[in-house]
Amino acid sequence: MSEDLGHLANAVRTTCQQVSRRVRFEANPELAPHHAGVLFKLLDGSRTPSELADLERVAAPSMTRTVNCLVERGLVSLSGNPNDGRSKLVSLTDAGQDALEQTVRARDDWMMQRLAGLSEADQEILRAATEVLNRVLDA
Amino acid sequence: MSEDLGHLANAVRTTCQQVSRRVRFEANPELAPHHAGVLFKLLDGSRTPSELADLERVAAPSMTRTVNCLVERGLVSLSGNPNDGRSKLVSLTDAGQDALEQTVRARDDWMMQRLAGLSEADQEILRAATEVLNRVLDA
DNA sequence: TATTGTTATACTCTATAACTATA
DNA sequence: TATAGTTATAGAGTATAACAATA
Repeated sequence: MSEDLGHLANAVRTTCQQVSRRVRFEANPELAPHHAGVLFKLLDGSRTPSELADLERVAAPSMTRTVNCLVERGLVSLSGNPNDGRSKLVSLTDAGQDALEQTVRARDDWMMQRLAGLSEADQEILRAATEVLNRVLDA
Repeated sequence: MSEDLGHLANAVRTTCQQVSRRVRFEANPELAPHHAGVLFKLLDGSRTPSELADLERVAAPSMTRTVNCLVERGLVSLSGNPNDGRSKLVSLTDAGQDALEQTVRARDDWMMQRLAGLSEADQEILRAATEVLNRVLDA
């Protein structure tokens, strides 16, 4: 029973890691994962570099570099905070939004190709499983 | 219908990536992922560096470095192939096996803690889903 | 000639420590 | 003083190209 749970934990974990790995290697997105991650965080509004560093769990200097790179590529824009001269705001540009959408689409396309041909029953199992896992992750 | 498949693909992908990410950040294993990956491939027998490079999808020189690092840490050992002087064999040492087990356990423990408390029905859904996904990944 | 593996070199992402500027 | 961000520097992991040894 508890051993069963151990096996299930191992199966879920390794399967999820396999899917992630394959998506990462085979989807060939336009954006590197950590770039896409930052842009994704900006979808629902601008953020300061510190906030982004915390959200992405990287050190502040790493985020400085990432943001500079994204600015050079025109995917985000920087603006100063009028109330606090120390602070900056990173915002998604239209080009950044396009690049993000393209990346998401590339990854989803890869996954969709794998899932095409599954029976309705198998699709329903996956639908239910994502619901369960998301509940588990939020807990 | 096809749009449904798109939504499902997105849900499966993002959920699996979330699980991977959380395991990676929160399980705090002894071994870095790419080191654990190599040791894992050696569990069912010795391999040549080329085989390992292919399996891990990295270039040969990268694997040379990784293997050297693991040798220095005493986690694998190297031996020559008597039949082919060009070739080498990488084998798991006892210390390597211990380190691997500890890493696997840390990751599985994290996952098991999330899964504990799920109903039998939810556990069955996850069991079925891993079976479906593994079938999909192998195709 | 083809193959196995290594060395040389460089790029990317990461981190810590020291610095600048604002507050 | 404390905080936001940058610069300087270094370490880890990856890659390609050129090389050595063996088949």
